[in-house]
Amino acid sequence: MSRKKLLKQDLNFLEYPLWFQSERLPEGFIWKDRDGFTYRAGYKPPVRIDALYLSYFLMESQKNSWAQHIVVSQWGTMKACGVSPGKTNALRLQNALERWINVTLSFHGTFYDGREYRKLQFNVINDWYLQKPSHHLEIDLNKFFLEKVRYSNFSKLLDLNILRRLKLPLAMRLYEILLKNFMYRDEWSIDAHKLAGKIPMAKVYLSHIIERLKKALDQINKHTEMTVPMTVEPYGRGKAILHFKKLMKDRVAISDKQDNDRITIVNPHGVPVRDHVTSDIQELLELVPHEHRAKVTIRNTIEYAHKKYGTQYVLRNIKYTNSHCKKNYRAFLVSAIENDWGLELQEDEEAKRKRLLEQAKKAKKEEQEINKLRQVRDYIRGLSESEQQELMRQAIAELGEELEGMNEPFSKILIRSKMEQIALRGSS
DNA sequence: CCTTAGGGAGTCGCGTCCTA
DNA sequence: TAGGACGCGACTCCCTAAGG
Repeated sequence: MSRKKLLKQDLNFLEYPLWFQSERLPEGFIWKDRDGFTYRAGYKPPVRIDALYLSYFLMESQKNSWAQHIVVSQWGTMKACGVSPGKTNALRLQNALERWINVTLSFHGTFYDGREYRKLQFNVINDWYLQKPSHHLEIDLNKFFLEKVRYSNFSKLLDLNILRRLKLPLAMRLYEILLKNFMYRDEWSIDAHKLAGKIPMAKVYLSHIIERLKKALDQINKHTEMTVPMTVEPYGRGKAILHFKKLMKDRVAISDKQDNDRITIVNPHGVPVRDHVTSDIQELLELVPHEHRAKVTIRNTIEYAHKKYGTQYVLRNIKYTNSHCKKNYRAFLVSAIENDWGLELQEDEEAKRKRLLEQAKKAKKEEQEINKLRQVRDYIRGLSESEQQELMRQAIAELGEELEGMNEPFSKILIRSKMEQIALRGSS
């Protein structure tokens, strides 16, 4: 049994697909789903293998504290995704990057962390290149794409080793959909044609849909942690409701609690840590002041809120309570959670972080400019007498009328600065 | 309108052998 | 160990035609 290769993925990206079944969809393919979500593939649409590669890249990023820039070997990537290394497949891997760089996602409305956007558009990866001597791939993942996953309260830890075993594209796609729909329940029903649209699979008749789904379920039952029997309930010619049930491998129905054990855990920085809900709650409890931590009522409040709202939500409200509550910690915490007072605090913190980041950027830019100026002055100083004379003539010529009627000290400064401008122009 | 069956195009899976 | 070249058979997905 190989070790788990876990990655956090946003469940919205499982329900609404990032990749498609068919290689033969047209280039420039557009997919619209929820209100405000548009998917555009500018090149060939990504398929199963591309989705696996992207999962691997996401995993690598998450392993490196959600790094935007990752370096991977082609050989390692192919191995991790169950592809046998070789030239053809290496080219296919590069083709996968070409596909992802051409995928654009558009949203409007709420994105992550409850922030509202009128319009938000981004790619999955920004750029990539193949290093010459090492044959390593360097990939720059998109910041928004990463953050969407990183700060998601509605997410799951996926195991790349399970995904790669689902060789049937439909099996992998169906597994994604089932994961999402089995998040808080172990029975799920849907109209067959509706499911076909969700996948999406080419518009087909009921018999086609059932036939393919059965094959896909066979693989899911064989290779994943769950067993999913499907019953077909016809309600008219060519129409049926499909009922799915989630069983563990020993065929015992899973209770909600066990199911929730598989909810993604994120630490305060949004990094997945352990795939066990109790450890998550433990981490939240550790944020509670010492004197309240042992109280059963506090623990119950946090457990309930965690189940209902997710880790990030509870986390920010504990932080808020810690900094604002003066007496009756539990009552304050309950109100904070009910009204999500912590959201404001989080937004403030984010604004502060952003401000600091901008200040740092500005300072860096100023420093760079000063450095450049210093270099230019050194350069001018290093010129021969005649070259300096020539530069000065050029500066005076360019200044022209500006110098007329100006006293000497000022004109000297003006000429010197013009000379520096000219030298700078020449160097860049 | 729907099911069943068969075929084409393209992709995948995997083995074998080679190189540095 | 990391990677490359090549080839063949199996498989998937989609399309279409025949038949109910």
